[in-house]
Amino acid sequence: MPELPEVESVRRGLVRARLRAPVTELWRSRSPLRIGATWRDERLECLVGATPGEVQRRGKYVVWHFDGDDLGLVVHLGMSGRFGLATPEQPHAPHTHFVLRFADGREVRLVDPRRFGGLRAGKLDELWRSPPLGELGPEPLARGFDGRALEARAGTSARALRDVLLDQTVVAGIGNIYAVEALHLAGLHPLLPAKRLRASAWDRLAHALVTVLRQAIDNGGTTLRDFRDVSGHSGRNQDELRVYGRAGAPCPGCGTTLKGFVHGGRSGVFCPQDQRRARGRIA
DNA sequence: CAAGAATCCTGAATGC
DNA sequence: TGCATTCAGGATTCTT
Repeated sequence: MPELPEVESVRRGLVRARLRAPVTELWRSRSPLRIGATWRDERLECLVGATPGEVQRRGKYVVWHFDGDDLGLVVHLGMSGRFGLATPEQPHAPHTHFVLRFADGREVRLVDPRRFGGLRAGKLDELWRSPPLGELGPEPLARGFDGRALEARAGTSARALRDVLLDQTVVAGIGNIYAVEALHLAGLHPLLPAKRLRASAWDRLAHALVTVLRQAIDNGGTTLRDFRDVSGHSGRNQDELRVYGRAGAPCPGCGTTLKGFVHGGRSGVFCPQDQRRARGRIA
């Protein structure tokens, strides 16, 4: 499930591909990738004839520039989306939903079995202003991101910390894996109401997020099942996860048995010793 | 307004 | 072995 580090790996793969030839053809499958108002007016056809340029990332979204800063393609990989390079004579892999063919004879293909991904294209400035990009919270790896940035957006919320971290308007790019990992690193209970945290705990949490995200990017992302980069390679960060998916195993910090939980229909893990509820208020 | 639940989807994993 | 059931997960929409 691509979160910020996995999307960053994909972005870097697209940059490495150095695609500079104009789009000659665009192909879409019959089945739409995402239902909902945000993705309905996709206007993908505007990319035909456009020249690809810079590839950026915002949260979990790839933001691909076309014709300089004029047009853009915004891609969310959902749960199972993969970008890959191919040539026209290669048959489409199953669940291929979107293909851009370029004048140099290469193709970029998007495969997404579960179809939770989404595509949108149009004027780049409009894309940045409107949902989903326009409503995203701060970029955790950008300069200036800190505990105060988190507290400003969630400091009065009664919601559980883990849920707050998954809210893309609070901070962009965090999914369940890195939320769970960061909360453990920060020593904070995942179900502690956000408004109970004091400033020093928000600082710890922000710092922990940056740490787990940076490490995951260095490791090429986390592949639990589906994730592959543009070259088809798996990530290596799954071997470095300290608590995610390890309920019942000993805590890597203190040896206490890690405890699993389900909240809001989403599973998680924490250490009952290192992540006591009181720690958000004390330390 | 806020928060939780339902929804979309398919392959992998589990149960019998 | 094979079939049926369960689950996972992000963002959006619906309900309370």
